[in-house]
Amino acid sequence: MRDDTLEMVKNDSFVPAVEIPSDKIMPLLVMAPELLVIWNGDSVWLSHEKGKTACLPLAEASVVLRGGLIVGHDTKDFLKALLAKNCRQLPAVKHDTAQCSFLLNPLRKSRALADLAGIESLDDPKLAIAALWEVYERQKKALAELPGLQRVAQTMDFPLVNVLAQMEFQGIKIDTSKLEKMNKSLTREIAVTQQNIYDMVGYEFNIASPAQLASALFDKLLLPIAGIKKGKTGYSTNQKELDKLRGQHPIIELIERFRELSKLQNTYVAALPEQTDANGYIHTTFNQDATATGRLSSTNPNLQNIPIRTELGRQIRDAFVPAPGNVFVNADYSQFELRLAAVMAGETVMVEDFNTDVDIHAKTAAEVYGVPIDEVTPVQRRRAKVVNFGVLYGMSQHGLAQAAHMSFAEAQHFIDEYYRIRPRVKAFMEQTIRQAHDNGFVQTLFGRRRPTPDVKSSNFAVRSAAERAAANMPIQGTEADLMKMAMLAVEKRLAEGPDVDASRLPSEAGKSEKNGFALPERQASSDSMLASTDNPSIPLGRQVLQIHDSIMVECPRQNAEKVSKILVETMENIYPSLGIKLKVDVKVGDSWGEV
DNA sequence: CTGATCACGCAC
DNA sequence: GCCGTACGTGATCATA
Repeated sequence: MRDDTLEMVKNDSFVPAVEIPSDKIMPLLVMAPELLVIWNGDSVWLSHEKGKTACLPLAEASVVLRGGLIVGHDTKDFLKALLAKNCRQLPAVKHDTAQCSFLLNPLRKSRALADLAGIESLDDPKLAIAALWEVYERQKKALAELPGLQRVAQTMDFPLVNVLAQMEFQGIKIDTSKLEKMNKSLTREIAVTQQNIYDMVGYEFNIASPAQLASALFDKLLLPIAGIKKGKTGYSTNQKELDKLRGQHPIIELIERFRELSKLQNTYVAALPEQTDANGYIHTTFNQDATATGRLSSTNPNLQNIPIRTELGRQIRDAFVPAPGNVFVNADYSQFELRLAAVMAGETVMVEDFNTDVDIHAKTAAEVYGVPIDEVTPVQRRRAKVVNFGVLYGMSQHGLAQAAHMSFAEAQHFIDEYYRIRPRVKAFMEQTIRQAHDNGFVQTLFGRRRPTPDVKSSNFAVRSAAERAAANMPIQGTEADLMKMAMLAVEKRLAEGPDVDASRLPSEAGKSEKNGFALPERQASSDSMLASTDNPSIPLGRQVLQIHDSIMVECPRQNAEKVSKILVETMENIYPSLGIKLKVDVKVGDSWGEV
């Protein structure tokens, strides 16, 4: 695959920028419409003009950049460094070369600045500034050729860096003593379960090893291997296969319990307390250049896959708590992706159903089974729900059959009926796949792109998987676009602070000073001058999490109602010309588990 | 020992 | 062959 044609340029002779004493050009730096930034973890190199650069300590750069515009590579790290230096008014990101590289070519392997510039090493900051100028100007030209992508970059991904930096810096507090209690009780129950398993098998082994477990089940206990899937290493012992063995032997339930408990303990309960800072806060990293669809991802730790489905899992969410005096406000879009599928496909009846708050899964079941909507049975509705999700993922009769526990024939019938009732959805999927073939990429409503080289594969499985991924991307990606727009709009509304609404709501007048949001460590800041002179009004609350269709804000308890209203209003009206109503549910609580 | 890969399971 | 997008864990095996 042509990997680097869009961005890669050979550079045999690169001229380093000339260093100019910062005091000599301070006025130029302060007045510059944009400043290129290289931050090496220690000092900051700024450039207002190609060929020139000045070196400043981080604290001084923080003052120069206050409220300005920056161009850099991986600017989020730099913004977080500024926040750590108590910078109250971050510069805005005008252009980020790492993020832009991702938007232009998400398949590219390395996005290091040196690679983008085609240079061996950028140890010298003066050389790095020169490289940054080079890459910046090249990317500007590339974006100018792609207006849709340019808009995505400039109105979504670049400004979002600022929001993400603040979210990561802010962090979320966890109640470590709660998790430690859970940890102890998990350790005890795991030990008991493990011993029971050993007793049944007759010897001790590593239950976590799929190979050893398969040997215990199929060699020692001689459980039937008929219908059990084989992997590369042997018989599979995953949940789906264990399901088939249920009732054959009491050990199956014990293994499932062992799996559930050890998963929760290893991945969350024991791991999270090890990742807190000195104040008990967890600071995840939100990656904006990791997914093929434009979604964010979360790492170190991943806060986007904290359990919720089982009671034990939900208890882990209860350990995420707001600072004293604060609450969490969580807002999530209802049926976000299905609504987008309906409107993007132009399936007008479905759109109308969503606009009038019809139970879409029940409606789907009613149509497919040909019964009145109020006579739909719970089983019918459940199956229709699986199909509604399956559509988004490009389901086959095979996939549907196993997901909804029905026969191939039933699944095929269901799919046929579904597409007979929703022909525009089918046409939309097919049209998207055709675009993937004809154009080599698919895109969101706003022009974010995903290259689709594998739809040309001669391997049926590879090609089919690529077509399903292509069909899904415009929907999942448009969801990601709208979420980013919502986060930016929410950030703006929260920043208006208590004073704006105080004028609208007389009852709030006089309390404004205390309504502001600040965590203990921020209040403890010794830099009182910055607090008063920088003086962006204190926000009503701070975004702390984004999980694909939801935004969670932490705010002082007295702001909860106002923040709830802001979230619902902003998210529901994020893109009025979309052509379908967006519904947002909001909840206030004293822990993540409560919301 | 470190890194890559697999199997598995968690989220939306 | 068989429904999309992620990330983290432990086991396992290759590599240095």
